[in-house]
Amino acid sequence: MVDVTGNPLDPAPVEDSDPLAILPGYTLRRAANAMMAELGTLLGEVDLRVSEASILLLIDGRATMTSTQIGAALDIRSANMAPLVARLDARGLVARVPLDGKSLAVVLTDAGRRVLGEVRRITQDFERDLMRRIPTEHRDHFVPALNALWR
Amino acid sequence: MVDVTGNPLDPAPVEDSDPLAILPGYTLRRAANAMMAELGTLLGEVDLRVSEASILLLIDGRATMTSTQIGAALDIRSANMAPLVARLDARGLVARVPLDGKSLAVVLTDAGRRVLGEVRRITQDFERDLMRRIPTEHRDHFVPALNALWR
DNA sequence: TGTATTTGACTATATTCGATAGGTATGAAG
DNA sequence: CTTCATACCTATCGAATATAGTCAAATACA
Repeated sequence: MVDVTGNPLDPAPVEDSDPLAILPGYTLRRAANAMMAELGTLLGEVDLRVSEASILLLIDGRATMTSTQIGAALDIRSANMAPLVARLDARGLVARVPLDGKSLAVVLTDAGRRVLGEVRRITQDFERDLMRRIPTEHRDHFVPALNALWR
Repeated sequence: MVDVTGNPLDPAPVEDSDPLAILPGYTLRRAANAMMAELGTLLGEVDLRVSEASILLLIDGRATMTSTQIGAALDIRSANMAPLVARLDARGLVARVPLDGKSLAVVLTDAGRRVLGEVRRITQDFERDLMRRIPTEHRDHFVPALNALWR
């Protein structure tokens, strides 16, 4: 198969056993699946799923973020936010405090802040290891390229 | 928040509304979700899921690939391969031909080859558009960086 | 002001993907 | 021939994501 990307920086031989490995979309999917599986395992240490940990990281230091706003930031539908926040609430990691008769702010509890410390440690180690696996000449291009695909 | 990646090539301002956007793992997840949702929509035209289209692309021109081998190449468990191949078989896109009393080769049928033509058109357009969305200075680094994370 | 519409949180439910556990029959190896 | 590994499959679970729709509160506006 021809290298349709015409990439001059990737002289690595393409194994005939996987002709899909030169496709950007395919490599994106495989890399993301591999990394998220790894992060999921690491976050098992604090019994949190990736989306739950994302919520904790996002609301830290914010007193008035509603589940709708969190969902808008993380691209999670409000219907799917409900059970996520409910679980965090049930574990005492967040509290839902009324902003008015309708809106609820999702805020960290003291226990939530303690767990968030663990989450920060786990994710920072993970992110650092992830970047280290990328060859130095490609490293600085990684986040900008990805951001162009959704930001 | 500080740019912990220390990336000299990304002067883009980080929106305070999403402090996670500087995290490589997070951007990887968001980009992959966005792209796969898009590809999924495009493949709806031929009523195929991404994993099913991957199988068709992989087995083209191969006469003796078993579902186990396909699964090994695409990182799909054999338990999950079974219903995927069964659906492709039921639609007449692939046939399962015995290699011996135990192994079955999954091969394209004529109908499968026709649909594969559509799949190639869809995926090639998709991959091209994906790469075009990445700024030129980052483009050549994209696939090599991703491949370092799982290959 | 009173009515209509929109919004925020939620329930119920369906689909897709990925995983484990297990079952059955064939092929290989001693 | 017996034992073990292999290939395919079913059943089932967990997580993420999707839609449809409920209900009450907030808002818009005639």
